[in-house]
Amino acid sequence: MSHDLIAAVRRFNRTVTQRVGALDDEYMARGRPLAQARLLWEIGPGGAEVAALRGRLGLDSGYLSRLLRALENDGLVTVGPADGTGDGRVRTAALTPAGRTEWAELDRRSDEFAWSILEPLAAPHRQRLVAAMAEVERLLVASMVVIAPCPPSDPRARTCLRAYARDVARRFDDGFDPALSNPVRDDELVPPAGVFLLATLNAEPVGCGAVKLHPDAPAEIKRVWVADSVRGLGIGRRMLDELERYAAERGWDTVRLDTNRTLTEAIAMYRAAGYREIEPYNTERYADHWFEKRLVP
Amino acid sequence: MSHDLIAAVRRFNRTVTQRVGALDDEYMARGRPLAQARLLWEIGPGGAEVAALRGRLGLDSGYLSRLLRALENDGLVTVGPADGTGDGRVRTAALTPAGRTEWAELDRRSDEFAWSILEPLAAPHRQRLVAAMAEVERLLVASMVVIAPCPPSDPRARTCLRAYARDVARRFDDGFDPALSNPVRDDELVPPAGVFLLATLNAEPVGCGAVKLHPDAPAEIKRVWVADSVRGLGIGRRMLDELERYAAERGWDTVRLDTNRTLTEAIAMYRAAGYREIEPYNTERYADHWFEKRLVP
DNA sequence: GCCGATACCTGACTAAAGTCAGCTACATGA
DNA sequence: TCATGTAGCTGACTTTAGTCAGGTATCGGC
Repeated sequence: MSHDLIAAVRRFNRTVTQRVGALDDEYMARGRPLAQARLLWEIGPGGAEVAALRGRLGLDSGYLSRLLRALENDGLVTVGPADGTGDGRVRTAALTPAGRTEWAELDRRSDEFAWSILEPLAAPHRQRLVAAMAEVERLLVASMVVIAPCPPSDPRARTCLRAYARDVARRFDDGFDPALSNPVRDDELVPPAGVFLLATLNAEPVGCGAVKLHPDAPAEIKRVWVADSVRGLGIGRRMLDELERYAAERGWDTVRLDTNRTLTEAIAMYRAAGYREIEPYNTERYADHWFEKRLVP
Repeated sequence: MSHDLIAAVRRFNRTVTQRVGALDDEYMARGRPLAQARLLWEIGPGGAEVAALRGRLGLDSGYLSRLLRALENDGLVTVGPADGTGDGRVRTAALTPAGRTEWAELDRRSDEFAWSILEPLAAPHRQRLVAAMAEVERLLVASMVVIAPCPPSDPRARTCLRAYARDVARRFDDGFDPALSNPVRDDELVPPAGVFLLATLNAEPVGCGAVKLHPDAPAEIKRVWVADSVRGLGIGRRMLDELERYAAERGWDTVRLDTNRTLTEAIAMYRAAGYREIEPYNTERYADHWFEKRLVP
């Protein structure tokens, strides 16, 4: 079936990922252990908290500590108490002047390596390469988005819901006042009453959606939102599919939702996903269209 | 100037190359040291000569030997004398039945990983991703082609010249008999009389071109050929540029060449490169068009 | 002011990766 | 046939990467 697609991805992984990746590492390292070079790079001219570095590089706490000591001994980095947080345990790493010089050198070499890829190509081929790279990057990002249940009280869920409110307030003709809209309580989006799904990219929240499982009534989809940074990549559609699946698996055979006339892409997506417009089933202040879909079990 | 191009390449290197590369390695390794897994994979069901493996993987001779011993101890590989070559020193590695099973498992996991990238995407996005990956791959391949002088007696040069003769014999309306064509002796393509340039991709020959530096006459470009596998990527144009540069640096201010009417892409390339058609300057049996270009020093 | 959690650190360890010198057996050309 | 070179192998070694089990200081809640 899609075996030629798979073959293409594998060829890409081998020739591009392996070869370019290895070369990039070589350029980065310049005599120093690669882990140290990466850490130095990640600290950056602005410095960084140790916990953040651990997260970004995915390193063991002890290992990171040792790497920081090594860079300190080389006079490239100083580790001291964090100034921003009131937490005395948190420490930040910052570059010394020598470290900043080294960082700039890494930056320069990274530019040089990128240029060594572009340089042999004629201008039109360069443009095509960069465009294709951007496309691959965007679509790989899309494929790395993970959708999973999350309590609506979670700070990442809160972030999404705030972003949702901000976005619709900007889009709706008459703004958006949550007090005038039909309320949705947290406990309605927690199993078994419903579920809140969070879309994350490298643990950063980039989208959400929820479904209320009304007893003796169709399930109701709410709060579908996707961050600008990953829009146009099918994340909304995946979210919708997951919400429908959740409802279907628990025995509901119909989902419905309401939406505002200004959300034209969303409306197009609902139609494309098999929703058909129905009569109003609620008195939502901001709703202009109501949709329904029969779920196949 | 092209700093946004460079930035795009760097972003690609970071997000795609690093992340996908690391994941691919993880999938490949499955408990075994990565170097062993890669070696096992590279040997393949058909087996491979030890020297070839060393070249492909870029490993130290001693290190490779040790890796082979480890795989042999695990019962996955047997190393024995080569059968093809008459050289008793050369040895080949081959997979045992257990090794073949393991290889198939690696193959399966590689498919699985590729699919894990495609799976979250909707069909149209999958198509776009694969197309963009293919484009990146092709253009990166183009950028990895190296053009350098090479004696025309080198076996790689011979390979190219044979391929050139084969290609034109297929294209020309009345075939191609080297005996009827104006001869080009090897010593005419060796400095200071001229030069032969070879284009290689990972040490494999993929193109060639030559220039004769006639005393008291324009330099003459001959034998420009590019392998099918890398056609359409600007390699021919780069070859032409290099040949012109070679002549210009040695004091020639004009280059010329002859070509056959069936080689339409080549003719288009010459025109695009600033060549203009001139009267015949020789009696080459297979030439229909003659071109000339003034070189700017 | 105490208790359990948290952020970071240290010491002790292992496995993997890679380097280098020297060895043996075979090849090649004078 | 003899010198020189080459393919692959072995032993001895270093560096890098990474893990794990404690430690110490601090925090936040009671």
